[in-house]
Amino acid sequence: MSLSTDRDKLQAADKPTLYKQIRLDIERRILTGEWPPGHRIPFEHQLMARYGCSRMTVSKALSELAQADLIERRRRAGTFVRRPKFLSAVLQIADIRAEITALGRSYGYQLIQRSRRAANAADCARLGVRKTGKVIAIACRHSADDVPFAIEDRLIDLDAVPEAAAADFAIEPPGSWLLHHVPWTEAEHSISAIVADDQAAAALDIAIGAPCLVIDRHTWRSARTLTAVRLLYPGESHKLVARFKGG
Amino acid sequence: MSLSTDRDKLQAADKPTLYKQIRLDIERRILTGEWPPGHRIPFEHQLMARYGCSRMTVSKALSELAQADLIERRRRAGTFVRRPKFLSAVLQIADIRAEITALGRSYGYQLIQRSRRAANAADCARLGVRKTGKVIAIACRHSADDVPFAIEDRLIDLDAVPEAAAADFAIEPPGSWLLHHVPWTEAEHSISAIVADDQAAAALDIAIGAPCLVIDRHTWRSARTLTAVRLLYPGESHKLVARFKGG
DNA sequence: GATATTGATATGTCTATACATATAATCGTG
DNA sequence: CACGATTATATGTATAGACATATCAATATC
Repeated sequence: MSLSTDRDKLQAADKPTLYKQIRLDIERRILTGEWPPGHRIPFEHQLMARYGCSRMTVSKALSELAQADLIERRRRAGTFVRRPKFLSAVLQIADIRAEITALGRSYGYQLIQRSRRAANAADCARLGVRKTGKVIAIACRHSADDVPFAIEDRLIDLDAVPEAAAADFAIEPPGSWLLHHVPWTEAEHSISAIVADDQAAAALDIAIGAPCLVIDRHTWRSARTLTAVRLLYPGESHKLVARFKGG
Repeated sequence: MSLSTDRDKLQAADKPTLYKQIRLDIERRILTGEWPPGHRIPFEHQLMARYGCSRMTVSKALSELAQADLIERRRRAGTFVRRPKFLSAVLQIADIRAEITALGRSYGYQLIQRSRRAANAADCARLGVRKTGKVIAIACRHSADDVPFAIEDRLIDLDAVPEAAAADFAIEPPGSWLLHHVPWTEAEHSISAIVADDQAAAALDIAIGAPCLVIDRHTWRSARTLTAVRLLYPGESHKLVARFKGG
């Protein structure tokens, strides 16, 4: 007779593929705490026996888990459950237009100001570059169902994004345009809170002194600054939601 | 004679392994924009010829890129560069103690209140459960170099986390304790801004009406609510930083 | 023309095998 | 005992071949 392995049970369940089941099985054990951080996962040859498959198959499952940072693999030593480093979450800051239309509200956009100029000292500091040529400065407002949703204050480095010179930001918001036309490699967000000054209050149609959520976003392409933007949201009506899903 | 392939050049460069080079090579082309979103990547058999290797090897490279969401693979159709869906970023919200000590400042913790009670309607609403038994409510303050850093208001569902009943939160902050003792599968953060009321102002030693950054975090283990916490930071002194790295 | 049928094709999974490589553990030697 | 050399071992990479499966496209049928 042949040895009974977990493979039979899994296959019988008619779930996807073998390596995926192995992956899910191990994932479950980690997530439920059955295999706590630091626990050594059975060796590949043990998993081969357990699931009745070849080494390549268990290796594929483990490699994916390693890529997802759930486990750590060390030659000769074995494979271990990783200690969850931080409470990290994926913050999806969508393009504002997409965000508003996703809520089923009508999107409105208004260009307040657009200017092209040689970068001054303040611009360079904001872009985090020593010296640059020309920049485009844009101020605009996004609204949802004709209610002000956010105001945007953006600087684009024309040396890094020359195509932006020809772009017309009267109709398409600069964020959407950049997202669809310019490849980027890194972005950093700083999130903070301020109270609205008279100018922000007027633009967002809220009271002076009302709380606002601020997102400062800096975008690079391989160490080259592309754009810096500050988004100001009415603080009590807007929420950023970040959700972490294990696995 | 044998055909000359890119493999020779790559191998000559004495870089890591073949599949990694293929992955990096494709990654570079995507990140630089040489292969823009929507572009169809050469078929596996073409890549086999180009790099002079087997199909499994190029498949491994492509699979990793697919797992990293840089490309999308469709049967029969081929493999395509993904359109960057959203500007998403990994928000690392570290344990507050770790966050403060990482800044080289001394961490201080003060338990303000700890009570155990049967859940009332407000508690249930906050935990997002229909009905529950007992809960622990905690109010505490974190400080850096003896300056108030954040105040925390937390609810723990004792039905889901019975171990918490025995925990002493007088010395160890509840966030650290939970992170190290309770496995979780999902967390959601809502980030917003408010102005400090008299109570918050007193606890944080800031002016009434000063802006505050609010993080509401809800943590689950497979659909079971574990804890809900509200963290209040002085808005102008604290920033949340989220960094996205392509690839 | 609209709708099944069929075939071609690219990716998806899996195997059995081979050799490479990093390193924990052991053994030897001074 | 200290320390370097050796060995065993688990993972890492790569191969050739096989069959599975989803889907696009062309073809046949009503």
